[in-house]
Amino acid sequence: MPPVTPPRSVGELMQRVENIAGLTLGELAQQRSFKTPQDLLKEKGWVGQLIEAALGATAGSKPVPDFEHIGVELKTLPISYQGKPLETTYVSVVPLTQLTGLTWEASSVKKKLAHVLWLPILAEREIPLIDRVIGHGFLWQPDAHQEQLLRRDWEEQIELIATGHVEQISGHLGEVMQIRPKAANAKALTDAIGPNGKIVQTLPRGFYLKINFTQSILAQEFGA
DNA sequence: GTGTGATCATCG
DNA sequence: CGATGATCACAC
Repeated sequence: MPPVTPPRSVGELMQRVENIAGLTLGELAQQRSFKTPQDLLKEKGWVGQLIEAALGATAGSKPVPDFEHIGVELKTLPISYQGKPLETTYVSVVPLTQLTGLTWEASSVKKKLAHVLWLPILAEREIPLIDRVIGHGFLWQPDAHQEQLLRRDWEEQIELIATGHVEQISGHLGEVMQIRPKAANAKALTDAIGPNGKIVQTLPRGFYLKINFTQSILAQEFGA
């Protein structure tokens, strides 16, 4: 199988999405000559990278949409037998400094979630990686209510960080979107605003969509 | 270290 | 057993 070129249109992308629906990860990996690990213990991003390759996403770790030309972001979504998301969904890095004047409208979260291609993968842990089944991907854009929820969580938590309370942030905050560590390990540190406006060192963090939120997106698409 | 792709693993 | 905190690989 030759390398997949970037899709020229949303229609072309969605045609490819339909073409891989129902395939197992093993089948797709074989088509694409992807080396398949036994499990994801040491290659947690493997599924996402395989799907990217199959759909013609712009490779690499650049901070741009996966399908840059058509402005679409790809998110694989591991789901249970019941169709419920099994994991939270990583969105983007949380800015911890230079927050003055930063608005929701200009935020990385709003940009990242503006146009998402969700691709559910039946990924119960008891299912061997190669036997996990690719579902029917679909396009999503947050409606007014969803955006309001996201915006509220973003503003509340960014406000805490901007006022020097980054250490008060935990995964318990946020109704639909939380902040959790996003680092190589606990020794990785980065700058953040401290209690007196001084720069302090803290763990890098990321925004994650909570399971209930992505579950509601699935329900909206496929029916409760 | 930062940002891409995420899931692992432990704790309540 | 679900959710939070921790972690893995790779490019640069």
